[in-house]
Amino acid sequence: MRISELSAATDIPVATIKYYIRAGLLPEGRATAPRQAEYSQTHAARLLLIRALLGPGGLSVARAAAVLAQLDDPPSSAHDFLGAAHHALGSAQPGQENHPRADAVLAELAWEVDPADHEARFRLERALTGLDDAGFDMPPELLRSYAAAMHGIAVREVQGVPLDSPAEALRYVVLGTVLVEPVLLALRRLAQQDVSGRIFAWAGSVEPAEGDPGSRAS
Amino acid sequence: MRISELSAATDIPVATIKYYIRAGLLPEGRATAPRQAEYSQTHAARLLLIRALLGPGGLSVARAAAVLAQLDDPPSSAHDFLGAAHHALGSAQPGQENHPRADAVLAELAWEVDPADHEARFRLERALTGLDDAGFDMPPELLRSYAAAMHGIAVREVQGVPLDSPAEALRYVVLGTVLVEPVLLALRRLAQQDVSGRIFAWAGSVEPAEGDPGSRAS
DNA sequence: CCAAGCTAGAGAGTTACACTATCCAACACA
DNA sequence: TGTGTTGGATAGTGTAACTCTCTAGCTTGG
Repeated sequence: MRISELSAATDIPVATIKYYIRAGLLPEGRATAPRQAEYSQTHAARLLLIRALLGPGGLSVARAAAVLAQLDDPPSSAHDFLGAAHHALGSAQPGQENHPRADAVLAELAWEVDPADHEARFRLERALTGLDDAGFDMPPELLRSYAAAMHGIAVREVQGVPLDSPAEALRYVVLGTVLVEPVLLALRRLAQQDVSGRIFAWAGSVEPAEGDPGSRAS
Repeated sequence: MRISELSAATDIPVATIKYYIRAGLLPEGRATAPRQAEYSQTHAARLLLIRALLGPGGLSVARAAAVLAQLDDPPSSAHDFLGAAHHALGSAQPGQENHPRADAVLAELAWEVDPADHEARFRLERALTGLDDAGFDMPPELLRSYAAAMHGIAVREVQGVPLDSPAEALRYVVLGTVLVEPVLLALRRLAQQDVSGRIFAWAGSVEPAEGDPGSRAS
């Protein structure tokens, strides 16, 4: 398969494929001559994976490269898939070691987390600080119910990790972390619509303000 | 309060504040003279809100402007906070009306969603397609448990919406949607670490404490 | 009253990112 | 043999989010 065929098969422009190769997202084709290379089906599959990471996954090209590098070279001992996965997904900027509110939350929940992985805790810290700055206060009980729901999810997810091979497990964890996130968020918004419709079953008076002739949910 | 003081109070550069004003995120100061304007505490609070939306919330400047415009001018009848909120948060690009897989999921769950709001369903569709393209197949039962968890969350959230005033309700819904998302995702990753540690006892052979502090979700 | 410094507003410049286009010599096939 | 494609490299494009610069007016210490 040549690059133009690869491009046709995946509907990704040749120039973009070359860019991904240069960026380290996609391995080079097997060179058959000084100006000729051969691509395989694995390249096509890899391209679809790349697009999933960059699009729905919301990763930058640089981060996707780090994640893919991890997948290509899983730790042989592989005792810490999550550590490897979260590290590849993290931003690893300095100054992320302080997260007092996140630590307080975790202490109250009695969750044991990797003390070396500041990334996830820093994300929580930043999110909580953002809520504060926005003047939105979240009742502790609501935060607890969020935590409970996420813990329930995590139990199912971790139990579902395939333990056959480290590579398979790592792939499952990374993709499950990155690509499931948008699923969860979309489901939450849709669930809100459902619940809102059921609770506020008022068929309120609709003003015909916008040019939106479609019928509304009741 | 002058612009330099506002800048000092919020730790945001003067040039950036001016940019936000031009972009419609922040109202102009009250002009006291042709080259002089007065800013208030509400401007400072607004700036923190803006930074929360742009940072943790992950919104673009243009989308944040739309969201803030909604908050400033809530629909008076306001029977559909979610519709208004999700519309302000949506991207409203063409070609988002097809989402067969999302529709199938919703039908199986028997969720009633706003048929006019394609945004959330399109997000779900894109996320599911991304999983597919990446070669990650999610068992239907796992998807159902995700849905169940999100539904449980949504019930608590909708019940917590303050109904005193439309403005208050809309603010709650918008900020709850945007700013809580990173909290949920961070909690999920941390929960995964906790569960993983308990099940696999990875970082050394510590006794895996049994029990499940927090898994009260359905 | 006056100079030094701050200020509003607007346009232009900068940086980062994700592509996208062009070029070149080396093939491949008709 | 020649037309067209290819790999590799370099340079250019478009967008987003700032950041700088300029102009002319205000404000305040002395």
